[in-house]
Amino acid sequence: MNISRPPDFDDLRRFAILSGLPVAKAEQVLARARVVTIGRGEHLFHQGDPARRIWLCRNGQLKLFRLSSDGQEKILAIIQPGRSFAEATMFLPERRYPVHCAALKASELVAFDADDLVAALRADSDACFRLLGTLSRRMQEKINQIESLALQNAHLRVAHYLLDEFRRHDRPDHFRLEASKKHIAGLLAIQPETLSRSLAMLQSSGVIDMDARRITISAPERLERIARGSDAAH
Amino acid sequence: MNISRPPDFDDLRRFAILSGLPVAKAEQVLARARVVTIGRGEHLFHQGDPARRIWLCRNGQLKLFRLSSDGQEKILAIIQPGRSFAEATMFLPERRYPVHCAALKASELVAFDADDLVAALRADSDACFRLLGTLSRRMQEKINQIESLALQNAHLRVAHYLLDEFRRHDRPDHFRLEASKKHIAGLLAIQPETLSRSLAMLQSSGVIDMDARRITISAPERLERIARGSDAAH
DNA sequence: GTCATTTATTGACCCCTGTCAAAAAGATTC
DNA sequence: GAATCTTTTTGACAGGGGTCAATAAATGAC
Repeated sequence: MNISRPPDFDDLRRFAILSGLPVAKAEQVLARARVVTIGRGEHLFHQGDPARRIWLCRNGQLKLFRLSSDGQEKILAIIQPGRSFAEATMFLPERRYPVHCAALKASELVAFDADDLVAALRADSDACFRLLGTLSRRMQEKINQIESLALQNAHLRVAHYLLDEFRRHDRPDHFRLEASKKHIAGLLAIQPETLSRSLAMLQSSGVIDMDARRITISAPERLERIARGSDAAH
Repeated sequence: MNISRPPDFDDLRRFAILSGLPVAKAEQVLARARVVTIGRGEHLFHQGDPARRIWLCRNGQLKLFRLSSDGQEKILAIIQPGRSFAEATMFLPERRYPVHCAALKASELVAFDADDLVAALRADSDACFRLLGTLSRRMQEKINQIESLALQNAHLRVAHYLLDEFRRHDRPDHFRLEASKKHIAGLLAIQPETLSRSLAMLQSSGVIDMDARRITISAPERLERIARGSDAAH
């Protein structure tokens, strides 16, 4: 991990976490922010660490995850460039990261000081509302994740995941998986073996086509039916 | 469901959602709020309904839940008196309830108008911060729920639940389950039969004692070891 | 209090998915 | 580009926990 100069101002104004702040405030926050680079596989922080910094991923890719006592890993989110994370820790009495964070690819991040951001938000209720919106959206995503873990079996979770990605990419006929299948499995809370079998079934029944990480959705309607549970397909 | 008079002011100031608002603002919000009563088993709202109101449970008990296509129910939270819910819907572009809500007992609620609350928050960054704190805490709870669904088996989830309740009640040797075992099962995402078997095992191994909904924690240290995974006990 | 409905318990059975193993295919590193 | 490490796939197997069924107990309604 390498910590260097304050980040460039122009480059950053457009990010949700700063946009809308008066320029003077934003400059103040940025003056004390730092650019942090981290190599593939390195940990940015561990669960339970004091959370003095709020993060913005500028490029690269990271995972937020928890570990079970026997070393199993559940990925809560895969962080892509442009996404900020750990904002919620600012508002808790005991500021600690609730998850581990490690780099899936070499990454560049901006580290904001938590107290600086709190001070900037104090004076700016627009910024507060934007953050409330961001956290509310993430809350919904967590509710969706809980539903899928509690009410859907492995094949349904896989079908839902593919469908969500398909829609997120604006429904082109093909897209690339955002991470290795091992990590996708960690995100869906299944074993890599189970994901492999599930994808193989979808392929052999003609719903998808697959070439390494490149997924082609051959029959979107069938995938939708499968995700709804109204098509067995296995 | 019965909707009546605006609620009493003095009675409500102490609730987090209003406390801290200037008196004039709070009175304004309350003037347009309503007291709603609902019978056991009735639905307050369904998943997907437009979310025009934010709720405070004054007494009674409710469940927030989702349903699978085959009718299975996953309970996301059991709402006790004093708790507000659905705040996050205020900040989303499409204001809809993300879950179903039904009464476990006959209940009395206060219904705040979402726009009124937003207007009150606009002018009050202290109130914004308190709400950010509330949502952040709930986010952590959701992360914990995801972890337990993804990384813990049924017996571990039961042990963790008992331990959490034990601590929440301030570690007396006994407490009452907050709802029927069927609903606790729905909260833990297991079947009632599995919960029954799990509790029977804990009882027969002397860790707990059980009389209907009354649970006695006979061996707290053993329960902690079981929850940590360092004691098989089955 | 009585009756009807819901909840809780226990047993039998079986399927989904995790585990272990081994080979093949890809990525990284130097 | 060779060597090494990681990821992916496929097979065999087992067990955790779901489902179905029947009974008992408890709760709610009148």
